[in-house]
Amino acid sequence: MEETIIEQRKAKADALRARGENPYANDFRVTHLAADLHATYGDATAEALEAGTEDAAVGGRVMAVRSFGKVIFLVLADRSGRIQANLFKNELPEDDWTRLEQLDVGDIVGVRGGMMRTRAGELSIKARALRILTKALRPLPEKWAGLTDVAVRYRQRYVDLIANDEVRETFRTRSKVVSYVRRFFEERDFLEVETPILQPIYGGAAAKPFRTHHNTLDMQLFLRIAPELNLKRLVVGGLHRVFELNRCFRNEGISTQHNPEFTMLEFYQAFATYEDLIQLTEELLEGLCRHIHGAPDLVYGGETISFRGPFARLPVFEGLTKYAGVPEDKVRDREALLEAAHRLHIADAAKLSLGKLQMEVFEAASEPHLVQPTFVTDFPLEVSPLSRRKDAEPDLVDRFELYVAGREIANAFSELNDPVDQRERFLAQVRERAAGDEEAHPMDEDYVRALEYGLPPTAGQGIGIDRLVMLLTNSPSIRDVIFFPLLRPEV
RNA sequence: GGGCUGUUAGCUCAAUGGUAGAGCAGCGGACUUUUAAUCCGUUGGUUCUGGGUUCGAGUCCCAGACGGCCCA
Repeated sequence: MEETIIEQRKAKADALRARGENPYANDFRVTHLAADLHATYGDATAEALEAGTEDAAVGGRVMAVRSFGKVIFLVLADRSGRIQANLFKNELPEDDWTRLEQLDVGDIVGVRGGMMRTRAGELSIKARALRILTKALRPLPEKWAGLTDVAVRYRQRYVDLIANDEVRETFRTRSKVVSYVRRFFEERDFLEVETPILQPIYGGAAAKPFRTHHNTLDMQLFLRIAPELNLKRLVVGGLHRVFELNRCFRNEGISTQHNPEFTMLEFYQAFATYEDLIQLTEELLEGLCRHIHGAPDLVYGGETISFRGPFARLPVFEGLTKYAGVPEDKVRDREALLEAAHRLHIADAAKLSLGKLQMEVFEAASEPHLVQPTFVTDFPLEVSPLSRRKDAEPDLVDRFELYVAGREIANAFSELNDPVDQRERFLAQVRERAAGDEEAHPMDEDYVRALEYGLPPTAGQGIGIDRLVMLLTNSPSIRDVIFFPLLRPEV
């Protein structure tokens, strides 16, 4: 059946060719957008418009056709919105009128004419010319139920974007978020940089990488899991404020919160601490929320979330006591933590090192409570191989993660810049790796060498852009904010 | 990895184990102010795939594919 529709539409394209017209012409000049016309003539009366207006030439997709015999109403969609075009048999050249036999919903057309208002009050173009600029061969989804099959929506995002206004709006917001972030950091004298995606040694996060191969050098390469180490090399080099809006790749599962490739913002600021970044983050998120929503709060999944700073803070150990019921004096006690892990149904807890156990218990017990923006602080050193030790408590680090709506949105710390300590931390990671931890950090000798030249005191942060956009667009799945999420191959 | 659940016309969905249907889209026709236009007529099916039970399977059973939700 689909084939016959395509055949029918190909025949219409051929009919256009037989008239000497190219069904894929590219010589129509647009003068106005639909939104321009609504802005200019939205308040004009039918009489005022009838007195005559400037001609408008609009190009767009035909979203609906309502035919009355000698008058036909088209709904056109362009990048700005929609406008109706009215085709009256006695107003159109005969060629243009007969061409309508070849027109279908879904075609791209160019319409030119003055403005009018219908009896029902609809601002419209009174067409004096109509051309078919692109003949669509496939039909659009059903007109009011639209396209709902999520597999088709993700695989054929182009159809999703045509059919679903809110999808276009979500991605428009995504673009606004990225441009706001860029402006925010440029205004603060950060330099936008680009560092390699293909890396001989990966690092900067605890994650499994994608592997690839360079033929000429016959060399194994990894797709980056984070740009962190390269960005800090740049700080060593004297670029004391840098940021990168970067695509990262992690060879892990797919869920409503995870796509194997995702977008992160990382930035580094010399002569700053993680406390400075807490303030910067509050400023960034409150400003961003106001920019997108016009107010410092938003609704996500039915919860109102306020980005009015300062945000709440919760040290990891306090969370263990408050939400996991681990006594205050037992937060470093393996038995007490294992008991809590058991209550929280954490699998294989006995295999975990102390720091990992603390974090697993913390996350399982606390995440559901961290709905309002909350800085979780003071992480165990063991799970933070690149973070600076706390001066007062050397088994903790100067680090925070920002949680919103029960999810990690950002991760930041004062950077470890002692090359001797860093080498030891890498070696500890290498031992973890040998013991079977596939996500442990590999040794990076060149990074240690860079630190030996001197990384100024620095703080750095990563923010998950996809998850941030999910919050700002009230999207339940990361797939709703990524144009082409990874899917199994189509069968 | 486990549990639950879904897959029927191009799209959105129906169909006690008993002749596979509707709306929209398409096609033909009427109609000069519609807004999901309306009215008349009409085409269109490997019911995800492969087995099985049954006189008879879209429906029940088994296996698989592809999705969704929850848990790990």
